[in-house]
Amino acid sequence: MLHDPAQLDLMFQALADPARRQMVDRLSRGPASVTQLAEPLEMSLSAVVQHLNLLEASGLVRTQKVGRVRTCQIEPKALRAAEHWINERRLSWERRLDRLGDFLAETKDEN
Amino acid sequence: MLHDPAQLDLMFQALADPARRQMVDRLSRGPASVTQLAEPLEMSLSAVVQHLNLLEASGLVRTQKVGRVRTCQIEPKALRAAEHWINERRLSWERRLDRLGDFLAETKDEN
DNA sequence: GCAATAGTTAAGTAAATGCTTCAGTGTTGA
DNA sequence: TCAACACTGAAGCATTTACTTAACTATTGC
Repeated sequence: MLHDPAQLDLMFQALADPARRQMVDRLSRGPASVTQLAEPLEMSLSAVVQHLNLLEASGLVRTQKVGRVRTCQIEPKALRAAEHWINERRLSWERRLDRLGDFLAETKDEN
Repeated sequence: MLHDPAQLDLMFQALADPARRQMVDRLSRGPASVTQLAEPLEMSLSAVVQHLNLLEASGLVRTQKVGRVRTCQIEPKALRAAEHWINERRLSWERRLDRLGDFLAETKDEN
């Protein structure tokens, strides 16, 4: 389910917004309530909740409500999926470059 | 310049669109012209050029024009920057979890 | 030279996004 | 019990985004 293209879509979409990345950054240092998440952001609490809902839908953040406070934490598996997508493409490219280098070295030897 | 927050912003923004990720995916297998990039995509060439310009502005793709064809290739450094941002946040979270685990194990020992 | 090719640019448009405000709901602590 | 607290949801609005079409420029091959 982590390599589901639709889920990957939601993840990259979620990471595209600076405010949401700031929220992820904050959460990478430990869990936080919605109000705590909102504190450094210059927008209404309502806006933060909307961002948070997107982050949760993308799978990047998990939340649970106890009493009246919603506690949020990062879901590292989801982060790893996004990381993995990028990593695979980069490696694919770099391997190609290596093979090209080898080829050029060989043809040079043959002269 | 790769950790410039504005550049990171452009990169994640660029990766947010499925068509652009498809283009990156294609390029990870080797260079391509604009027409080749457009071929599997169900949209006008014009739309592809607009996506490509965004990818180039983000630093993820580099292009050079020879005669009338623009050849595109991936810039692995930029991909690595995006990868790195995610990786740092994930590791930060996982280290925190580890410390928490250690703490719980210790306090258990003390009983 | 000239038609086909490869890409570029501008203008317009429909839908999506990122907010805001405001009016709620449920929870807690004194 | 009741005011403060921590959200939640809906409606509205300005901006941005992802296209389209159409008109254009610059190369190339015959």
